[in-house]
Amino acid sequence: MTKNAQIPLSCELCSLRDKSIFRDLGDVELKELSDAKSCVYFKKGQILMHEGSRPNGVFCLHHGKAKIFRLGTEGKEQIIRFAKDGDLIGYRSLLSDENLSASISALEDTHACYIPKSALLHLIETNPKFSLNIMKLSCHELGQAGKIITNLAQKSVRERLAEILLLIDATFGLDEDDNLNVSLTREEIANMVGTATESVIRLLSEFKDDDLITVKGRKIKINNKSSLIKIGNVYD
Amino acid sequence: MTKNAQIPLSCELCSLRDKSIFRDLGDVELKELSDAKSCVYFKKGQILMHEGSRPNGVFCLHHGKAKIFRLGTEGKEQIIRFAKDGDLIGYRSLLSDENLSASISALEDTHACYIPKSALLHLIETNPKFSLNIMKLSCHELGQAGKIITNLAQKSVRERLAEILLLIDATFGLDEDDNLNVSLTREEIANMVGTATESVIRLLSEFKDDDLITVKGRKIKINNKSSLIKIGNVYD
DNA sequence: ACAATAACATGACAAAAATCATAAAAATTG
DNA sequence: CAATTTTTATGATTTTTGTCATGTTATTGT
Repeated sequence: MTKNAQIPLSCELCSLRDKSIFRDLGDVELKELSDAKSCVYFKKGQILMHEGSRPNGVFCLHHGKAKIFRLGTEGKEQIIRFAKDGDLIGYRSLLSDENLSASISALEDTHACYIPKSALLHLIETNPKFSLNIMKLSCHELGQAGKIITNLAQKSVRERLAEILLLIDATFGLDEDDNLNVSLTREEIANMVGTATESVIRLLSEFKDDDLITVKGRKIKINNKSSLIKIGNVYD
Repeated sequence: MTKNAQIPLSCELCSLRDKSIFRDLGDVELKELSDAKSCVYFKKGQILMHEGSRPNGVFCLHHGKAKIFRLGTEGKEQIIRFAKDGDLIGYRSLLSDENLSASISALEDTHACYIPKSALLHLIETNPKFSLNIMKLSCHELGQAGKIITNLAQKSVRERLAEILLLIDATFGLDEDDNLNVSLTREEIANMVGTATESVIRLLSEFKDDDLITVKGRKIKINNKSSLIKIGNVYD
């Protein structure tokens, strides 16, 4: 990772702050955070953190996208979740005092802020509201994880793929041509759905034949969201 | 739920305290907690909390066992995790300020303490160490959830069943005859593994034929833990 | 731009797991 | 304790999904 590449932005001026975990910090705290953090840059494909390691801080994504994934028994990636601008990543193992349970890699060139453990813990210890926000975040993710577990256990690959397309839409939104605003290989989609790459390829073709989506390479456009909702049995 | 049935124990005298989330409370805090909580009793099969609802407190299990589960699309239970003596349950939705993402039911007659939301939040706001313990708990569970997700996505039913038997062992331990110390139907095991009841029945018979386990009704004894570890590809 | 590499696509087949059917055994309850 | 319901067991079959093979098309790096 490259230190201090671009974004010389201070946390005080960060446009993402209101939507981030740091939304409730006071001026002094923001200044301290700004002084403690460093700006880092990752090229597409680079690893931000490595499963099993013990990082000494967390990242807050400033501009970019990342995947959080675990390696299964046969060395196959299982993508647990995605991260987008403003998201805090790596906090889980830091707070549970465990090795990292997953790796993080950049889905595209990504600017992030690295926040040392000490700065994060200081905030937690001194700012109850921040502390509560962290709890809210981890507890929310825990609820999401329960939903994913249930889907993996009970839904078909077809249902899960439909749901994942909707999740990608909800997470990253659309680009200027209304395509899903992230470039994922079929293999990465499969690693999120929890299936074989070939199955994703086949099912995407089916969805395309049924005009549910338009596919041009890695650009995917959702034409019929309500049908995908039905196919995926998505109720929320 | 029946109020004040048995266990008139105060938190100060609770033998489970040292292993519970309340391990770091001071004397005054313990007294306040003790005054705020109520003792409740559930018969086997009773629901402690209902998915979708908004409880106004949490439970700490005093003596008993519970399953935490979600209902999937076809109304099938997916067991997310088990709870045993000393475990705190229901805190997730309370802290994330969401509806309950799962139901909780008693696997056997269970004594629990009901702790009002206000008492829990008061502790969080005033005791940073307690607050950190809660974070540690939710973050640890989040890591576990990631592992479960990866297993469901990548392991075979056979592998998952082997792993679940070991998980039950690790969670509930053994009874006086060295059987797994919990009574689960084959269907419940299937709802944990994420498969059909018949598949669990067949695989348990196979494990029995291979002398990995001994089965007498719902009593299951693990004869060969290391083989189960191998079959389940369990590396931790 | 071009070669090398990685990703995509599709068919054929195999394996895993679900479903359906039926019977026997247990557990529960009036 | 007899009756009813639930659970367990097993076989037969279907469905779903994964794997392997092969060719094509995109990407990437020099």
